[in-house]
Amino acid sequence: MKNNCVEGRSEFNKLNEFSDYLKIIADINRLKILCLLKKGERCVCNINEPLGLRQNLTSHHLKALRDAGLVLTRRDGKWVHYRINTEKLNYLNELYNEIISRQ
Amino acid sequence: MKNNCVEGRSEFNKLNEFSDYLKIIADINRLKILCLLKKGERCVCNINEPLGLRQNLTSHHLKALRDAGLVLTRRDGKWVHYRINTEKLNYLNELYNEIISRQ
DNA sequence: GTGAAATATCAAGCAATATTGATATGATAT
DNA sequence: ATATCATATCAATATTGCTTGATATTTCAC
Repeated sequence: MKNNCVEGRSEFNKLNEFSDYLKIIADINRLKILCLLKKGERCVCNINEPLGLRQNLTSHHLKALRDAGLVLTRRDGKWVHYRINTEKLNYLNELYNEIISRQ
Repeated sequence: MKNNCVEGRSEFNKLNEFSDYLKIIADINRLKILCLLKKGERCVCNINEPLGLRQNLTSHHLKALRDAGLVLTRRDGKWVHYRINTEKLNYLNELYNEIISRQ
């Protein structure tokens, strides 16, 4: 396996996985949501209200974050609480270092 | 100035700057270009050829990277050599840590 | 100068994605 | 069971940005 970005199946997959991750967090609203969640678990209405986003738009972005595995959910009666998926984020941070930061 | 992601002019600007950066590097072709350039300076034809990209498309993405300040150029006769702007990238890596990685 | 090579620019087409408005689902309280 | 609150889904529109083809610019060799 070549250790560069052009050849090698494994590197190719990593780059695409990383690209998908970046596309998810590049959106300014999703970035704001992630920042809120970094402070702790929150229900949807405690996300859209401070950010000034419509409920359905917030729900839509949360779905994108959830589909990407970046957040986890927990239902509590009428409320659904969202939180950062720390393990996944740690893995993707490592990918960031590997692809962008190092050297 | 509040130290969170919702309020505070400075935090707002940082998030937008960070979002713009992520949008630039999220594109798979620009990501591949950055990976090539991490190995050292390259002229345009030594970028599009290994990546299998058309010349004008490569040029277009290089312009995006240059406009974002992520790469620097040096003309050498008919050739234009591109290289990573290390200072800028270091700054943005720090921003990544600040906004995403830490805690 | 003329021609050729390397790179850049531009406009048009197209695809992906964000946003909106309306509506549906799921849970609780009465 | 009905009403209400919290959240999710869907279809339509709007927007953004990638890609392409054609053409322009810059530099060098002759």
